[in-house]
Amino acid sequence: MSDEHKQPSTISDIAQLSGVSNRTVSRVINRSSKVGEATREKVQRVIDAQSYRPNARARGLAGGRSYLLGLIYDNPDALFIDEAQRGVLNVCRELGYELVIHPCGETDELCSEVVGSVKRSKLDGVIVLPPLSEDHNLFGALAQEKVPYVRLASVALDTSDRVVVSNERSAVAEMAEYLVGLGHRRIGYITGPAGRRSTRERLEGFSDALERLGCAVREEMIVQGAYSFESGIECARQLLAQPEPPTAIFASNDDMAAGVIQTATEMGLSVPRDLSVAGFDDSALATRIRPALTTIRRPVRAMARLAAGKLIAAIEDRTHDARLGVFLDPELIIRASTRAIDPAARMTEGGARVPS
Amino acid sequence: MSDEHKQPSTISDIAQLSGVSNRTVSRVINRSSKVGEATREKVQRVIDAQSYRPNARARGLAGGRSYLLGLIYDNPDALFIDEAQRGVLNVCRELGYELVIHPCGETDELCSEVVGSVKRSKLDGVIVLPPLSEDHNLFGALAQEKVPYVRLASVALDTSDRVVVSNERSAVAEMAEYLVGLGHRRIGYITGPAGRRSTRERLEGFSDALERLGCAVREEMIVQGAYSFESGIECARQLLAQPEPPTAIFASNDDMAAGVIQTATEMGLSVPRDLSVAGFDDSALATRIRPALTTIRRPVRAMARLAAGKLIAAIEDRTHDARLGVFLDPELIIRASTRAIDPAARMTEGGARVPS
DNA sequence: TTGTAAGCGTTATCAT
DNA sequence: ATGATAACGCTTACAA
Repeated sequence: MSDEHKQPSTISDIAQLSGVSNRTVSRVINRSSKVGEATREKVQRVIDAQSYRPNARARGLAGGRSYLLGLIYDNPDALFIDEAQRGVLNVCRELGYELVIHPCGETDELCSEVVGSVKRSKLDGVIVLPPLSEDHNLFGALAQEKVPYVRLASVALDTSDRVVVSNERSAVAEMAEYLVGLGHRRIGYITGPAGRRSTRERLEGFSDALERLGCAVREEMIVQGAYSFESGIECARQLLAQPEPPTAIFASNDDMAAGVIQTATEMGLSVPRDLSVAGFDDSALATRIRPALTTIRRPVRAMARLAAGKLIAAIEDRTHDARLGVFLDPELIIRASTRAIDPAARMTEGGARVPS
Repeated sequence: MSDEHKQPSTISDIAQLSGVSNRTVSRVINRSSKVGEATREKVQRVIDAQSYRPNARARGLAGGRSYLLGLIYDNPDALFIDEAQRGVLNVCRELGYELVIHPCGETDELCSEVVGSVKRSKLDGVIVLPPLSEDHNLFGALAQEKVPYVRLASVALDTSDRVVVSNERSAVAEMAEYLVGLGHRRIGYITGPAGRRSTRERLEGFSDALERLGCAVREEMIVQGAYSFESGIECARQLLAQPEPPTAIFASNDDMAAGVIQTATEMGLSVPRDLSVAGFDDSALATRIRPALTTIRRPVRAMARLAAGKLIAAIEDRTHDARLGVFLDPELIIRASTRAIDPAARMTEGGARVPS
């Protein structure tokens, strides 16, 4: 008899079925406050019964919006991207938005091109992933063009900054405490490429913590890497060739840490017996090399979810929800590549080991 | 004076400026054949001058299409996904489509849910990635619901199958030839999980080639893995514990190959001196473990590009472009984990080595 | 609180 | 080959 299972029901169908006007159904859909409670419930029931879903195209056309969010990134770390995508999608689905992805590393696109592309695609807003998210030019341009955006980053710039922050400073501080607690005093540090904000945050967080713990931070224990496996190898060589080599090395990402382990092993050092090694990222690599890597994991998916929520709040003009930055703490993950320092080894300055 | 740099020009603006009707501009945009050459050029010039871009929402609403393509996958391999996304996007941008991603591994969604979601989002078509793409139920349901789709897969089912195939059979055959050419005769094989199409394709391709080369394929040289690092470890133990252990092991993905190297090293075997190891995928891991992994790389991005092209052709009803399957050949990548068999070692059955 | 009617920018129908 | 005009499904002044 009834044909309530027809696929493409429209707002008018719902209006007729619930005995109200299109306008009222629209109000219910858009959570307008100006609807009587009784009416709202009645209409909502019909909507549910028909499993009606408003047509995003029509909504976009009429309302001047697209219900499309963009995810912008140049990050080469596929795992990070994947996590971020899934996090954003969770929220998108819930709130009726679609996610459009916008990788832009390879073509070396300029900010203006990114912004232009966003406007052409009529995206309602964008989420920017690191390290691109740390580029002032880009989010400056977005702000200027009034494109709503939220960044994922390692630090907030000011109170007006729309950003979800993973508190990397405190995370690396925790790592420093952990290593010192293990008895390490000569700790090598491999930085990321110069000029990146996260490079600075991680280094400062680490060395500040070291100082607080009463460990002098020696210049020669800090070498600059490039977040690549090869640079990890190179930096490890430098670090381990010193007269007083470190007993532990913290590489500021996992790729470099893998390079360190590789080099140490080649030099005849056993990890973690002779050298503790830790990384940052908890990448796929971390559990697939031996020893498995002690590292730091950012709550990427949770960050992405929060970012999406904030972004949509901003778009829908619930500015109070969107205003401030959000801060999340990364997690220290202890695996097999770090270990308490061997007192015997320590006395021999990292040279030939005396059996304990 | 002139305001030709206004952002939101519409089809009517273009029509006025070029002195034709909206309909004609629409025809030009949509490459309709029924437009005079002179008119077409005139209109096109105005379009270019204004850098006019049709509003996808309006187009979708009027034309019953969304200009949205979906990418569906459950693949946990983030690198594969990333490559596929970039490939599809290349084409999307060129042809005016947006890409919406649809990961669906974790929630264990049923086919019906995937199909439902696609219809709700009004996607014009979808591209399905392996291993989900090998699920008959899914693409059966898509076909039944008339959702245009293209799969990326390891084999084509029949001539009506819309699929872009990486010819894994021939790739693993090449690997077999390579290993045999290196002098290996006892070659271990670690499969993927049972029931997956790619598991079968790779195994059959490999063992068929071995037979062609006159190498008896021994049952005990084939063990079943699960595409995980841990399963690689387990399978390597089995393989290497045999009275006549293999001199080479081909694991049907890189994660497992990494596990094999790990196990071999722990057992005191040197790779590749005592054991050659090869994988499949050319994952991020392949160049970040030592020795670097000999492996097989599928042309994922190219496959994705072709798939997107085929899909759009199907959507736009250029059926002749969309009909047949496309076949691409993966590439054998030789790195440091494989080496010619040591004749001396071979005589000692993999036991203590005689210096050569 | 609720309804009426006019668009939003494009494509589709049917003339011419 | 080209042009007027009515959809497409929804939002939003403006009215009631």
